[in-house]
Amino acid sequence: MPQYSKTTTSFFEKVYEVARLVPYGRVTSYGDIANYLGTGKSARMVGWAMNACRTAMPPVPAHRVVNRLGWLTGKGHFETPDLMQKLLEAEGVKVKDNKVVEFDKLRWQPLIELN
DNA sequence: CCCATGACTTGAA
DNA sequence: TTTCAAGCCATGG
Repeated sequence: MPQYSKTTTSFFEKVYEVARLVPYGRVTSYGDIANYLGTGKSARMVGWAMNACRTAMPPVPAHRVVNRLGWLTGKGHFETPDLMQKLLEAEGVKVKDNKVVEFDKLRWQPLIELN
């Protein structure tokens, strides 16, 4: 295991776990994950976790995580700015102007789906 | 050790 | 309806 601190590992682990549960061709939001973890207002940490997920194993589908409006706010943190969109479109998720088309339908909320 | 910042969200003014 | 501020907490200077 990685050389993360204890608390970090715990929180990040959960974020990764949930992120990996997002079905193929579906997306979720930072807030939804945070909410599922019980910390509805730590969406920022979810984003921070995504930033660290680059080195996470197994890999985390960070491209399926967007903000609550379905915007690809984290695209700039990928290897290339357009990688996120390409990955999504490769799964059949349409992206227009950095926003997920039909986000309301494609949105996958662990709090509800995993009930 | 203290301060600022960030892949966010929500609720109040 | 739009704008502002606060809460989350790890990380870096």
